[in-house]
Amino acid sequence: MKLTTKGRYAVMAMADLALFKDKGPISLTDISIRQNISLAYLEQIFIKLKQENLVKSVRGAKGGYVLDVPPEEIKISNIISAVDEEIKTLNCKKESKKGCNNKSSKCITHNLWDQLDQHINSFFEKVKLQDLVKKNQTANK
Amino acid sequence: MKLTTKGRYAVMAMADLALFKDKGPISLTDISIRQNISLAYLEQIFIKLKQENLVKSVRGAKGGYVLDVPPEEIKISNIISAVDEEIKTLNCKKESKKGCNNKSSKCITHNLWDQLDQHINSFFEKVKLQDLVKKNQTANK
DNA sequence: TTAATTCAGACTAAAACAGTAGGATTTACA
DNA sequence: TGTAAATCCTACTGTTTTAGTCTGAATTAA
Repeated sequence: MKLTTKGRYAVMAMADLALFKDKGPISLTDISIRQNISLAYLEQIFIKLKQENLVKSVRGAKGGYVLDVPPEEIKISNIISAVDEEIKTLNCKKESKKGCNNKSSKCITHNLWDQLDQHINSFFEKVKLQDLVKKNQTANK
Repeated sequence: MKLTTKGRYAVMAMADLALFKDKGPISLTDISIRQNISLAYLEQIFIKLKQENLVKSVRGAKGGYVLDVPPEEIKISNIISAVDEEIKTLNCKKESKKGCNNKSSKCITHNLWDQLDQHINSFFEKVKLQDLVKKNQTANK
């Protein structure tokens, strides 16, 4: 799982959408101001979120974005993998091409890294978008 | 926790040292060949491992490196943090400087990232160098 | 018609990553 | 005492990734 600000921005933006989901389409300008993320960068991010069918767009004035899936059904891992393409921490490609097998001691860390990756993934699999916003919901509704 | 090949190389090299710890100082040339890591790069890595007192060096011909701590007492997290300086996934610095508090919805992902970081850290805290090598020990002793 | 908005793609500065390169120093051993 | 094997030390460097910017087109509510 690659963890960059892009992924974090995506989660922030999605949380923002979830928080204001009853107010119709939310413009990226609004999110940009509230979350302090550059508008142009958000645009890039939302193209990908849309491709993964996490959000729907409404074009033109008064347009914006709306969640296409209820927040309790969106896993954080869905959001991050939507914008950050790669889902692997560090792969053992070089070694595996050369025949990374457990017969030699060459790749004794292989399993470790694999396990970590599963750990991180399962962490983000468990957390739903809804989990993030429910704490803030009372304050903003 | 930053996860780069440097950290992985460090773990691999330390595992190699642990595996051959009864054979006196192990030269980086040997490790370089066995683990297929550039010698010059290993040198850099070992400078740091030495600074953290994870290994001892023996200079001169027939010299090399030896573990300075028994492998059952070395956490993987010790190794990685020794070579990869930074121990945080992604920090919320910008926001925290501007006053990232939970009063606003600005930083709702802050906690999430913090939790993840703890998750990763605790993962590498639990695993000891000894855990990695014991599987290979019979084969190489 | 105009302003607000998404859509699209190219471009870019800066940092991180993954090393190289070159030499100095130390020491076992012949 | 000379030499080869090793660590030590510090710069340098090519490539990729990151985190955007920039420009403009298309769409649509008012």
